[in-house]
Amino acid sequence: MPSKPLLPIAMDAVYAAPGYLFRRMQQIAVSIFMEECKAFDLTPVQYAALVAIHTHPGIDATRLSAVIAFDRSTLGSVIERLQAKAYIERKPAPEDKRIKLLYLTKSGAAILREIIPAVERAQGRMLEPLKPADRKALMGLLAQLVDLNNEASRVPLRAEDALEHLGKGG
Amino acid sequence: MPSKPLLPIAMDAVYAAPGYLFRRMQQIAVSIFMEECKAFDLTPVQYAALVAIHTHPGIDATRLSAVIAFDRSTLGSVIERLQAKAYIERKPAPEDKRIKLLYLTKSGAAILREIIPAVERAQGRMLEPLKPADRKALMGLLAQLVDLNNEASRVPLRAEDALEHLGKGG
DNA sequence: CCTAGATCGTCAGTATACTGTCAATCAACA
DNA sequence: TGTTGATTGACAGTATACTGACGATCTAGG
Repeated sequence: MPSKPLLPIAMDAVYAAPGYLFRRMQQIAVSIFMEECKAFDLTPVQYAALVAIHTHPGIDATRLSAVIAFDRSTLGSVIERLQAKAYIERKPAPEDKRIKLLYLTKSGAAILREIIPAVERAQGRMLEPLKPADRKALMGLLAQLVDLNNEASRVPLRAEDALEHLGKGG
Repeated sequence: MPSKPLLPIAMDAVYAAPGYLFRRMQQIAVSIFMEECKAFDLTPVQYAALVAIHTHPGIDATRLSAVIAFDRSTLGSVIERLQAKAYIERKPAPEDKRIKLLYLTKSGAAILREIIPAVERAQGRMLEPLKPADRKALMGLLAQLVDLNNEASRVPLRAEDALEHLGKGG
């Protein structure tokens, strides 16, 4: 065994670091999602986008990016792929020529309906190794931490603010 | 307000889903890391690779990918970038012409030494919004979950197995 | 020795994820 | 009204992250 490390850091420090655990858990979560949903050929992000468009029909890309905490630049290609699969359609906004409104197509609504059980299986599997009480504790702490750290990563609008000018209350 | 959703799913279900929280937390963690370490121009993955090569000098790319739970395909470009920055060097293994051994250069060791305070600041900031007891609880649960879910994502070797044939015990 | 299977690094292809930039468009104000 | 500033979608560029495939190489068995 090495007698003394040259630097006061070793792999143990990496394995126990929050950043490492968050990255690893994300890898595992995506892997489980893809495995459960491989029959549908939808990624986690594409799924989240479909749900958001379903929940907020006529949303535009910028607001969608805020709702699912997703970078606007990346979202363009996600939308393109969903459109290529004919799960969504884009219509120009009559009162603002910059904006294109997003709507679920019939087949988009259909695949969303079909994929939900698989997604729920995946979400369940992610936490399965923990005892039920621990699952709850972990999700509670993580939700809290994400909420309190929300501004730390570049999301131009908070989800609630993003929806202010949308259909609710018009 | 919408009287009744067409599908039994809404954004609340996404926001509370483990997969969404894991992805969001990973985004935040990377963002904080990059902010604290921007003076060094090193990504979290590049940092992890440097630490692993420091801890296991002469490791090869396949074993490195297992040690930091990193896909072998992606690792190629990471190694290339670290080599371009002259932080590591690759030497052909004398007894196996397929393998290239990885070593830290002097400037690689130097930047590792210099970046550690920034990395520790970043790791601290990720958990800062939580109470100390909650930080510990979250890390404990997450470490447990990652360990128990380890096989779920494609990592060809477990870290311990990967190091079996390395320098330890020679 | 020689072939079958395994392993190594690499590559192509796809999909996030970020920064920064741009033209088109809109809103607000002098 | 005309100009400034902000917003929108799009793009280029970089960096993970995965699947699947490939030639080169090593190892084991006959």
